Amino acid sequence: MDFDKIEVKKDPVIIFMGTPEFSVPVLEGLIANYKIRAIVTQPDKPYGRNGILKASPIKEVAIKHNILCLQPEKIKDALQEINALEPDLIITCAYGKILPLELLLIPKLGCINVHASLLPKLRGGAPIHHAIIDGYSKTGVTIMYMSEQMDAGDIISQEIVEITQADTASSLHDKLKVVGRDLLLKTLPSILAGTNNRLKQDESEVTYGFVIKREDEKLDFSKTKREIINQIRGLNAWPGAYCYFEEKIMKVWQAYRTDNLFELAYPGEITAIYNDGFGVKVSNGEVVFTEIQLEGKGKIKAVDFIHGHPDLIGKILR
RNA sequence: CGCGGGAUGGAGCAGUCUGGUAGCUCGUUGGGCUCAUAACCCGAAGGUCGUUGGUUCAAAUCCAGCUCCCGCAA
Repeated sequence: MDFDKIEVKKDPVIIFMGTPEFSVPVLEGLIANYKIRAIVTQPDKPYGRNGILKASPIKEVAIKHNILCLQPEKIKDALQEINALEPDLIITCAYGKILPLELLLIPKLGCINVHASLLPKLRGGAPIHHAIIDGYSKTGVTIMYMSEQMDAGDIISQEIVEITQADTASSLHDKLKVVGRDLLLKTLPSILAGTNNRLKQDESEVTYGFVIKREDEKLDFSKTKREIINQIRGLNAWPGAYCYFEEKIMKVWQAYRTDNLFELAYPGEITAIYNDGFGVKVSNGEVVFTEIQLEGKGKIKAVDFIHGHPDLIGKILR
């Protein structure tokens, strides 16, 4: 009798790598259905105004379920440790760092990733924000093999999610993290059995959604109504689109567009007061800000802001 | 001790520098006008000015400590 053949029934050794809130449902879905041998997440980082160290959401889950949690500063620091666990499969979801080839080669079944876009569209670290900012009408989740190049590996499965006019980055994020969890759980059996699909990405269709930079958050009133609204939606609820009101940062959380033209107004000029906010001139018309936040203050309805600020009309936002 | 802003009736703000009766826009409420109204007119209620202590004849205002909220940075 060849006892080596009996290990077909053995549980696969799975390691999960992730960091932010997005990857939490994915990990919890895995834990509910599989044995997770170890979790790798980013080191605790200073958080808030006092620089107190805070654990990543994924680390919280690891602690809660009493699962081995590694937090290497650099992946290479944990390479030996991971290797020693002899993983069959490594699953990543928004881990936050590019994995070196040495790591990708460790698991027998490879490294797979849960990415929040329909690859090859929106490769990069902020696919959800960019799906809205760049005006996509649909996005989704992709389960894929990892390669050395960021988000460029072969596609295993995808699920489409429509983007509605009411969606913000926040609401889309919440939809996608659930879809990501379900798609992974649906796809995983075929991966473990080695019967999964494997499709090369069409390089001619590639777009990118890189991590949001400060300059991406600044509103430019020479842009169109559509672009401005998408930027505001795409940056809500974090980190928020902003402009300047009398030398102070004004974040804009909610806005809509009108059909008014105000052809003589300057871009950024406050055009009118409405029941639910105030109008602002942009390149091809007017948008109405309905929820804003001033530096040092909390989020408020634009109508409340109006009550405390007479003579708004004609002032210029920059 | 990372940098900075803030706390004033239910909401949003002014007043603080230069100490001397608690103010504005709204909301609430009573009445009026109107065919009618979220519009307009007249009236009313509602605040120990975040908290503790100090200076002063007198503190929202000046000084010190504390609490909470927020922007930036990481």
